[in-house]
Amino acid sequence: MAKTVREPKQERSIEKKNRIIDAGYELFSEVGYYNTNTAEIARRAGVSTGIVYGYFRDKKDILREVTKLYMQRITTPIFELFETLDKPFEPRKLVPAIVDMVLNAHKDNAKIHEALHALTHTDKEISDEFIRLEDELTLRIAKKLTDVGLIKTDAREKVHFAMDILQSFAHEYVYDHHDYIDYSRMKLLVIRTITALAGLSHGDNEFA
Amino acid sequence: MAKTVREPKQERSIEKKNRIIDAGYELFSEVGYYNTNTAEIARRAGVSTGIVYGYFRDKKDILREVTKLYMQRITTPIFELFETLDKPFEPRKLVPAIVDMVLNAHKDNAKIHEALHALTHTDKEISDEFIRLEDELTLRIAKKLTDVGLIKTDAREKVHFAMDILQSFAHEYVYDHHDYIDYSRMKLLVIRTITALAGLSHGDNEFA
Amino acid sequence: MAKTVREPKQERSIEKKNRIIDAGYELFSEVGYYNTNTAEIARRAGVSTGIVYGYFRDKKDILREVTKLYMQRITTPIFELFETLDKPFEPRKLVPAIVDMVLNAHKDNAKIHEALHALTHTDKEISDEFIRLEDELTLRIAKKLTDVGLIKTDAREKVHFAMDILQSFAHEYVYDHHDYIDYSRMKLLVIRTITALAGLSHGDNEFA
Amino acid sequence: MAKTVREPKQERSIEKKNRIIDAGYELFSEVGYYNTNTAEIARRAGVSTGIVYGYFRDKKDILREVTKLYMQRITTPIFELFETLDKPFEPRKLVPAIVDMVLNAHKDNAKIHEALHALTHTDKEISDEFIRLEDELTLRIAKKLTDVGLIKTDAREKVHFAMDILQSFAHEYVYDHHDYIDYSRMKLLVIRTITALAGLSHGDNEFA
DNA sequence: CATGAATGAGGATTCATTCAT
DNA sequence: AATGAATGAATCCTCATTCAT
Repeated sequence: MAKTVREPKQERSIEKKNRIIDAGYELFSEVGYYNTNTAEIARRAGVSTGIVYGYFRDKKDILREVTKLYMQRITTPIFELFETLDKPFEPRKLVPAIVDMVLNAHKDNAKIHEALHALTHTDKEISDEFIRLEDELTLRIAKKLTDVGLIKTDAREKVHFAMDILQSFAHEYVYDHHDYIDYSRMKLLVIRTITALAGLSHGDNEFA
Repeated sequence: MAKTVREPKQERSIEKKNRIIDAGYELFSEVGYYNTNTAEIARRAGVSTGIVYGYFRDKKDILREVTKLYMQRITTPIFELFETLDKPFEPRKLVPAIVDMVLNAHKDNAKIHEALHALTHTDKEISDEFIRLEDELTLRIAKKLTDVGLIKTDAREKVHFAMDILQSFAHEYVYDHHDYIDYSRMKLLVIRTITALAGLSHGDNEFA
Repeated sequence: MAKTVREPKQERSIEKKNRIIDAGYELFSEVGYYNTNTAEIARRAGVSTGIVYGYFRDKKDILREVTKLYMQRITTPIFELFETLDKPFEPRKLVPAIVDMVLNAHKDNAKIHEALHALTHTDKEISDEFIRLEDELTLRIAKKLTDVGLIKTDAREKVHFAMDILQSFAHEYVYDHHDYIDYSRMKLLVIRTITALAGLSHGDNEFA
Repeated sequence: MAKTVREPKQERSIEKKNRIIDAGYELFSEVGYYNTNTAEIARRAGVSTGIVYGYFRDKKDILREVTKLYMQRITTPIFELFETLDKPFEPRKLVPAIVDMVLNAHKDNAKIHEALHALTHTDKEISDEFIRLEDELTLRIAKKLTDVGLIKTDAREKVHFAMDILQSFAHEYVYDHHDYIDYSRMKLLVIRTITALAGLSHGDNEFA
């Protein structure tokens, strides 16, 4: 009676489930969630419409999995980078490296990011998942940078703020909207700003 | 037999058209474009479903008008503020004022902003409109700040960057997601960062 | 937001709603509820599939209305008959008249009765509606027959039992299943049994 | 390439086929034929969905077997009872015994009876099977009661009629719908009526 | 024989858009 | 201009049945 969704164990099944997720990933990227229908996902995955519901509870469930996959693709390289931060290092080299990494990650995943972020507005579940991702990233990076002595105060606020900055710049950068903007110059502003952020201390703040 | 959309001249008609736009504005804010149907818009506007197509080519057309309205609501106060910038002024007072203004504007329009921004991804027209808005704001503000001597180099890049920063912070601030963040402290970081931005000069840049 | 179902006021609309109910009535009669699809109902009613959902919440809602219509068709003639029972009357003439009336009513509505009764098993709503009908019939008839002095004891049990008997005989009679049965003779048994029922009194009962 | 349905010879196979029938029996009882799907039947039977089609031509075929099983369960105790009717006996004791037996049988099988009877309306095959059952019961019982001298005229009509009465009373009794009915009293009416039926003779009939 | 993954036609429902009044 | 009933294509999802293993 209870609706059952296959939890694929066989390699072939896992691969098929992944094909469906990939098809969803692509289509949501290209035309968005609401403009994608399940038949099209099935077609692109090379399976029947029926089997989609063998692996997923409903269309929304595909979205959930696509979101997870995206999260993973975004977080993995960042975490990996920060795992290598043990030795003494120079902030002036680190920040540009990070900026480049995020720009690249964004280049590869910009479209799905947009598509998923769009749902954030109406879909609590996706919104929560995004928050979870930000939380995890912020806390982990803040801890690391505090541990290695790079940031002394307001670590979480700084990290989160830096991530926001990077995020919106990456968006600008990838879509390259405005032709009156010199993006290489803007990139330098970003790098300087983030680098400066680390050094800011409470006492500095004349606005407090 | 070209499809004709009435361009209302009568006052009563204009008011009716506006009521439809307002209803769309509200509903798109509340549940997003895709979860709003035209019948509901008509009902909320207090008109018949049929007449909606007397004033708008299609559902998308309502979205276009809602977007325009939103743009206007956002830009007007900002432009008005910058019209008053003739006299000498202190950056340390100006930036916090601007930040507060943007935060307030965002508070009032956050939902529709999200809803519209969501469509940016799949809808070229909305996306273009957003770009136009950013262009206009950036160029006008950059000119002003250059004219009054506040910014000397890279004015457009700085202004645009500052707007991005403000934008993403406002998003954070309004939705107030993460409980491990002290938003008043983060706000100070934003103010300092933007203030510092004005003073940055080419020569300063050791990363170039 | 709330799903709205038109409550038709216009004559034309009422007629259209009735056409849909009639189409449902016919189709449920012919092939049963589960073997009827909404498109077919719409087609037979001469309307579009969409408008069906303008008048009915869902397919089940059509069933509800069909049930109501059936109830009305069954009860009306019976109630009318019993309204005329004021004058002194002869049971030996009354019972055969009633039997014939029920047989005729059954002949006209046998199929839909079967179709609806079938749903009784899985559908609480229909089941309740049937019970309501039986209750109403039983109580009203029992009261009448007690008032006119025809039944002295256990009126409701007797009436209900007589209705059951008539019901199942009518079913047999209409479908005329078994060729080894002489139905005219069986009809006499039914008449005698029901007639006898009225006269049974408590004291008579040697099995008590 | 005629579709082949295995006629299981192996004990293990027969047992498996029976498990499927039992599962169908239960599920049809609980939620009806149309609300039961083959996957669920297979699951409850502890077999794969595929093998169901090794033993049954289609879903309908399971229904056929379930019907047969039901018929058997109903008829066996009745026939057994009537086999013992050789000695002289008292009708006043026999009828209550039969009534109780039928009530019990109905209690155990009411749900499946309802479920199957429901299909009678649209399904010729099931309908025919029901008729066959009634035929067999009626003729066999009528013969017996004539042989032992209990009924002299219209035996088949009387037996069939009595069965109908019992049937509908059992339905009432088991589902116990109406709270304004005293069912123990109604039961006495049933017993008296059926007992009286035996004695009715042609000549008695003043309505002829 | 057995498995359970896979198929795809079919069905209920929604909704942007049109049209008779 | 205005109404709101009507249209029907499109969409999500189910399930009897088949098939590769």
